[in-house]
Amino acid sequence: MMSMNSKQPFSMHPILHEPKYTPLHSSSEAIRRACLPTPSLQGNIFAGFDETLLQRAEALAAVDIVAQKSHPFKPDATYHTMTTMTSMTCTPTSSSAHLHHPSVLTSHHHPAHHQPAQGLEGDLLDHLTPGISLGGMPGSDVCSTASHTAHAAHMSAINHMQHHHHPQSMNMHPHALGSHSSLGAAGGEAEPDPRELESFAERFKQRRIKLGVTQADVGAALASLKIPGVGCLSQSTICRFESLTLSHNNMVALKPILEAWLDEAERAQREKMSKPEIFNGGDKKRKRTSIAAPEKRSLEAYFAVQPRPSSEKIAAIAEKLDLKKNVVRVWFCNQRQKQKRMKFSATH
DNA sequence: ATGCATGAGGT
DNA sequence: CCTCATGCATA
Repeated sequence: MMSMNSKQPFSMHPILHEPKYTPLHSSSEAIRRACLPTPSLQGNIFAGFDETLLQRAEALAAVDIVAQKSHPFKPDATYHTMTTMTSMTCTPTSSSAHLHHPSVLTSHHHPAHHQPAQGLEGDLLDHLTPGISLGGMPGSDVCSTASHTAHAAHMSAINHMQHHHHPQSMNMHPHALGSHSSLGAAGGEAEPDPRELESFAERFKQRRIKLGVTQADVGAALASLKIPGVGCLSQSTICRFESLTLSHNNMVALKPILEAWLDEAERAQREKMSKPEIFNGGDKKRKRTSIAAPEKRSLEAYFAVQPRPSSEKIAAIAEKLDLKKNVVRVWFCNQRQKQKRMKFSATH
């Protein structure tokens, strides 16, 4: 008897994909940079012998590599380049509508900011966690890909919140528990409570599964809520929300939206929940560059030494590893983001 | 569940 | 060029 709900293509609506606009603004500046170890040392101290650093990092990586294989070959990772600018004819799914205004949150910044002086933790993810892939594929995923032509409908002005804050001096306390500082948030939004977010995320996931909806379904369904400024979100984002792998600000901003959806979905389920829809999208290929393990190791070694390499250094690293400079630059950006995400290990 | 990428907005 | 929020393509 177990019964499981599994995944039912329950899609609240066929596909409503409107151009997603997300007027929310975000902004958050670079405040955390203040904690960076060597703000501009790279130009100074290392200028003379940054080679040493590079070599050192390289040596580090090299040791590992050598230990395993003598010499990997040259992985040609980046083969993508979707230069396909297919004109926006009418290709369905050719999401030509790239207009999305990301940013939803940004009311304040989140804590997190400490950098491992050299604890080279990089990301060590966890990878591999198979096991439950339950809801895998809905027979008919509603998701995405809207296809509409590019009619430029500018709704504009939905909700533009602007705000600014000063660099430095922000940073909040991770434990606010019910206490939001008295900062008068004029708008009235402020609820930086990590603990609550955590529990909400968990409850959300459970109820979502109960409804038999996949993460992708949720993201697509959001558009139907017609909340000003909120379009659909991807499976990735829903997943990250559930696993708390988003910045604190991002979590706070998304919570109300997802909460609204959950509410609506449970209500709708009661009423009528039949509306399977099959849709199909067609083609679009954006290739994801794949950086091989050896190269990744080197990058991690460099990152441990200098998380924010200069353009020149990035170029040098790119050349040594046979990667495109942009790939290396983006890699560093992503590492920094990962390092900052909601990881309250230090504060908790 | 995650890696690499794009883009808006800010310096 | 960076940071942030997000997304597509994947493992």
